[in-house]
Amino acid sequence: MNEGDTPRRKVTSFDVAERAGVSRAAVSRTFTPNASVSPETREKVHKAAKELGYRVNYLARSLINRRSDLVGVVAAGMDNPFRSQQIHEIAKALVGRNFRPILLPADEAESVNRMMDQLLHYNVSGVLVTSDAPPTALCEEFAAHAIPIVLINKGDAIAHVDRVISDDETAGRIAAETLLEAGATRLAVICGAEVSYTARRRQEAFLATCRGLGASAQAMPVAINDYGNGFAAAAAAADFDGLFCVNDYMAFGVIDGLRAAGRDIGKIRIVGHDDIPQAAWAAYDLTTLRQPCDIQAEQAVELLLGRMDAPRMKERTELTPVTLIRRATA
Amino acid sequence: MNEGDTPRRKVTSFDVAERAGVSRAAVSRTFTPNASVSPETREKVHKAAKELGYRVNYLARSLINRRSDLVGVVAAGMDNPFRSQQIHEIAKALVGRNFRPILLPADEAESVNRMMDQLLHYNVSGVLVTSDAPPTALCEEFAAHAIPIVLINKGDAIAHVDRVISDDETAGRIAAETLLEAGATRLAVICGAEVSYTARRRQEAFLATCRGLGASAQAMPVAINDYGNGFAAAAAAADFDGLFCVNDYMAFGVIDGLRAAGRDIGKIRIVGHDDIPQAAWAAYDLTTLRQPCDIQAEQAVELLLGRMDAPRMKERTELTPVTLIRRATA
DNA sequence: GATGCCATTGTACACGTGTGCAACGCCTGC
DNA sequence: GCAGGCGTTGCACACGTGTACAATGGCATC
Repeated sequence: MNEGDTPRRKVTSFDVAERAGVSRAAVSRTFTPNASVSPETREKVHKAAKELGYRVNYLARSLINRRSDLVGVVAAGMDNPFRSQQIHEIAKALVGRNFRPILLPADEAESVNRMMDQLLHYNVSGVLVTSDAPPTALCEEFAAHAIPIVLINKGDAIAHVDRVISDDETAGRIAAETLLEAGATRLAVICGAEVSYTARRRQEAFLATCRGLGASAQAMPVAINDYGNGFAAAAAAADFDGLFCVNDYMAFGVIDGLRAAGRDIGKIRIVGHDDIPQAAWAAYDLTTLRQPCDIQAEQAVELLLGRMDAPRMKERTELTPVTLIRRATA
Repeated sequence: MNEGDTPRRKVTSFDVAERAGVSRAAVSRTFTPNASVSPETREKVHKAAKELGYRVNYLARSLINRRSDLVGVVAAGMDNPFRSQQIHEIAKALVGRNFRPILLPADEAESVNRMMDQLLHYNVSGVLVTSDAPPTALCEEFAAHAIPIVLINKGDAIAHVDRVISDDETAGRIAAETLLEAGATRLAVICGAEVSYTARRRQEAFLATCRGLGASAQAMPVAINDYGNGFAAAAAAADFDGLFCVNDYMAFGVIDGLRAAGRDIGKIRIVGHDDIPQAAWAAYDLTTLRQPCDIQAEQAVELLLGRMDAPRMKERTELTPVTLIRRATA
């Protein structure tokens, strides 16, 4: 049909060099920052490159540079709006620094393993993990290759693996104080038993604060922190007038569950965590602790960059600050 | 400190070959499907590889193979739960077929351009687009390089660019029929004016069906299809008793807006679109049209695979089927 | 005019892999 | 015993790029 019919060879730096009447090295240098090229040749090269539609092959470049600018993002629980927002922010932060995120969904521990293994084949410049933490042996392998790993909201301390964690101590404390100030007297915290380290820390800080203030508080364990478990837990929450839900997603379930049970929401104080967009919606209007995942993403990328320069440095932990967002429920 | 102290050279196929006492070609063949290697050497190679922690370097491989198994995913609107769920399913579908998704957020048209350009540097095996469609010139460049592009829920017909589109005709028709069957007499459809092709098609099918059945129906334009605009639109919806919201996300806003205005939700029929998880929540319990984004992701990847084999084939359009999910609101 | 410095350029090697080609050895069938 | 076939193997080249090194030329300084 048209000219593209014969799948023409990819245009390489050789083609550009020939057309511009310079050596191939000059072409390479033109597209390499801080390389020594005269303005004239640079001009000629750019002209020829544009005419031919030349693009530097980053894969070939990475072969010699030993850095691909690809960053693995191993993610779980993207059905939760907070988690997917987190992925979004991480991707934006990475792209902003000229990295390319490879998104690998890994909901089970076994697939985390497989995905991380895949990444070793791609010479990634680093890995961000929001799923379960990879096994220590695998982390050591990454460390041996000087590939930084940063865990987000995971507890496991692993050698040479940085972490960024939400300030759960403060979150738990503020949640307790807020409920008490609002007049609650019989408090409870609803939290998944078998789940995230960070949610459990919030629960503990909450309970500790209550103990410290001599207030009545109790833990209501559920399986995992989602809408359905929140809804179900609401039925058993009849004895309490102040509830801390360790994430908003579950808080919505609790609120709907309370309504379904005919309880007056006005009489019961609720504090959530994360401040996902839906928390501001009229149906819930939830008082909650904002976990700024844009800032968190920046912190994670920053840690990544730091470790690229010093792979054997002792592992660091960065805290993401939380803020109370006051709305109707407390 | 320990042995990893000196950042030891990456282990290559040379190292494995030496240790296994075979040629490097034998190593390569061992890790290449359908290559001719005797069971004995394969055994030796695997043993040596395991001992050394060898991994094939996919970037180097892609250089010679001319295919990287990387697939660009250009995405917009990840704040909308449906869109992010879509990304999740796409990522899963790609990983399932042994591709690696590069996630590039591109909310403005200009950044779509930039991201697509980036992808050309990475020799991607294909591109999936859920953001704005890339400009035709850029698409042609991809076609010239025989890189498949698949647009998801975008209208623009571009040469050699496949599309998968939700069955909006059916969706609009069923929405109208459902509202009428439920007893509504004064219908309206709420839809963003400057937005997605696919949402507008739903609106048109809805209005056409109403016209065909001699029912009263009207369009209520808003700016974009999100919660806030839905909430605001509810105030002006006093004259209607049957509403079709072109996506669930906005339907929630409409429902909350109606409640805030003191209207009795029981008296007004509402149908949404997408069936995001929140639609099943007790607070909304929304009757809606399910757009199965797992199936849609599969279709998209299938189109991608098809075009890899036949890059110059005429562009195809695949329709994603929709299903009515009956809940409380209609 | 000779000397030294500096910016620029080209040559040549390296990065880690897949595979065509020819050579080799083993087995089968006559 | 020998021809022919087939499964394996190794050599060598290719993929597209960055950069060390030496060479070149221009300019300022003595």
